[in-house]
Amino acid sequence: MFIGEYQHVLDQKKRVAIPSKFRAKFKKGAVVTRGLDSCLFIYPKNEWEVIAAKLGSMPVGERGTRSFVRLMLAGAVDAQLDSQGRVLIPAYLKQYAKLGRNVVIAGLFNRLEMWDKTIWNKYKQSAEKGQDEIAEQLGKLGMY
Amino acid sequence: MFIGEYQHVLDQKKRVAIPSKFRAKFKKGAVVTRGLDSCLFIYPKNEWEVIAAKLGSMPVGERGTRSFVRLMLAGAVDAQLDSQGRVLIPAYLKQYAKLGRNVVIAGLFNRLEMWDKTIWNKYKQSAEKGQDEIAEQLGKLGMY
DNA sequence: ATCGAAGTGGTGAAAAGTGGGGAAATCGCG
DNA sequence: CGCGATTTCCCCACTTTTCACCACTTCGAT
Repeated sequence: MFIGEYQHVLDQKKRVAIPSKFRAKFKKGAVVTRGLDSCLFIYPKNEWEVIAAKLGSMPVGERGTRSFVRLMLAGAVDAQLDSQGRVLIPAYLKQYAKLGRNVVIAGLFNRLEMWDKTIWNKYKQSAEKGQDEIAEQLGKLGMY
Repeated sequence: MFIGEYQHVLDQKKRVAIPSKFRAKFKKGAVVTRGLDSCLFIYPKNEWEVIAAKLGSMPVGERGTRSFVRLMLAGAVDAQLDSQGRVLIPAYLKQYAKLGRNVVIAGLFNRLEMWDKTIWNKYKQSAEKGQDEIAEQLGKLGMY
């Protein structure tokens, strides 16, 4: 399971290190694709298979669904980790997520998300504002 | 079950000792997450698994839910107790909870909470007075 | 006073993150 | 097609952080 927040760097050659704790899960390869809210999703290969299957079986009738499926599938790229545990981010994905030099990698259960640091901080900040709503959600989970 | 209040220290290397009474419960590891009102929650690994499973199965389609899940999962960290029974607090969580050198660890049923000592005292004080203006009070101090 | 357990501080080895060189592969354009 | 230019990929090297120990101190109980 992926959790946590990691500060990494996207270097001139567009490489980013995957947090070492998680590298084992990517032995069979990774799939990078467009995510929601200007970030990138990174799935382990086998997880991706499941997601892709679900996406493929979604009803194509609805406009919103259709564009969502296109976003995910068409943007997907296979990637291998290099010997240092890094992946290469294609130019169009870098652009999509507006990634600068400093990026944040977040663990989200079955996937990783890659954010530009500045965008991530803003996102987090606005999310933290809704404390009451958070409390409510926590209650539903039986966390207190 | 966790109860009681303990005074500990967050050292330069960002380590905090877990009260020794509780260490047995954390043999399989601990998970530290963002809590409410600038504190951190610390769950035994197995308690966390339950929560994480729920979080992981929440719909990503909804905007509010998405940000909530991101906050909780990305804010969480796996931690192992070192041989002295201490956990390492990542920089971003330290910052989130505004932890200084002196921290308070409080037992709350199925989890521990970690507070900055000063904030904890303020919180308790105003809670005892029955004033529900805690947020405002802390806000004045820039502690929210 | 002594012993043991708990809390705190510090050191050194190992691992993680980052940068860069150069070969191989790919692309673009005449 | 051919050739140069760019990108991708595989190493190697440097720096910083992390982690596993060891050591000291305090405090309470015997």
